[in-house]
Amino acid sequence: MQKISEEEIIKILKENRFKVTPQRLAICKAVLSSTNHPSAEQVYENIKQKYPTISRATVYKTLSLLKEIGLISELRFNDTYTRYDPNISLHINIVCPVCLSIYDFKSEKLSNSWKSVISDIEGKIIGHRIDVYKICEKCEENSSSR
Amino acid sequence: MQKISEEEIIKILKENRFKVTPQRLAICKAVLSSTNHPSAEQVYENIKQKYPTISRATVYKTLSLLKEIGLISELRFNDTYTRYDPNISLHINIVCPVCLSIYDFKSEKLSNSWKSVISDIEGKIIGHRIDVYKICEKCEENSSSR
DNA sequence: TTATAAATAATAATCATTATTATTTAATAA
DNA sequence: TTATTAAATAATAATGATTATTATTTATAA
Repeated sequence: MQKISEEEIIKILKENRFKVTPQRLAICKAVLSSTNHPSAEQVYENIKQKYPTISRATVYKTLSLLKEIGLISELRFNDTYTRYDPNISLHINIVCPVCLSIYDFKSEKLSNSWKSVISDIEGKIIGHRIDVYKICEKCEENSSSR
Repeated sequence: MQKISEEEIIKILKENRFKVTPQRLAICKAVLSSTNHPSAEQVYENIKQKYPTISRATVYKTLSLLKEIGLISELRFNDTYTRYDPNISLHINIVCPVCLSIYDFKSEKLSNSWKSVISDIEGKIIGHRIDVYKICEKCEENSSSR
């Protein structure tokens, strides 16, 4: 999880002809430095601390913008809001269907075989998503102790 | 894509203490024999031909029931409705982000390496999902011819 | 500094999905 | 076969995350 600097964010925004506003920069920093796959609502609550008048629409639009640029990916699950993942390298999302927590799992084995796997698919691949569903340890404990 | 028979569906429903109604059976047959990852709306339109008074709620509940039993999986994508996939074996969903078509891709290479990949993950895995995003041939043609 | 296109905030609108409820029906047992 | 009953259905309303709209503000480049 290579942390992206404010200067880099500004550079990327300008390269893509987007204006650098304080709100936008704050949203970008928040989501790009996150590791918990936040929802738009969570980003909104976060930003509101510093910018109390921030609008949800601004958060949604900025997240959408980051997706267009390719800096984050949107993950939509069943029975949940959309979650945003700044890790665009090949990885597995380990998802707990009980508490809806997600963490990234970097698999050497997967990385090694993936190129070969997708070489069998014709055409230009523009993205991918790999999820594994597993009840997390905390939720496992909670369910066994009742 | 092993086609499931009506008798088998009835057996499974009864085993799970669900009543076998004509509407329910029709919905099960429709989605379990589908290969195009239909949405609830598409299933609804399909069933309506034979059962004009079918309610969307019935379709949603039946699909949810099939998911609980484990006969289908729900796939939610960005900017789309939930799609339903009766193929619960390990496969890759090849998704076109333009026309939203999906087809299943069975990868021997993936099947061979997957067991080893997930062996590195602790705990009991209850599901998985593997997507590859790629503009389909038809959409590729359409965009190049303008 | 000015012009202007874009961004923001506030608000309303959308629409897939879920909840509610009166009515009907499949399944079970008398 | 009929009666019983819990579950399923159909119709409808409600929900809620996300998107659209618009007046106002602001970053940026000339």
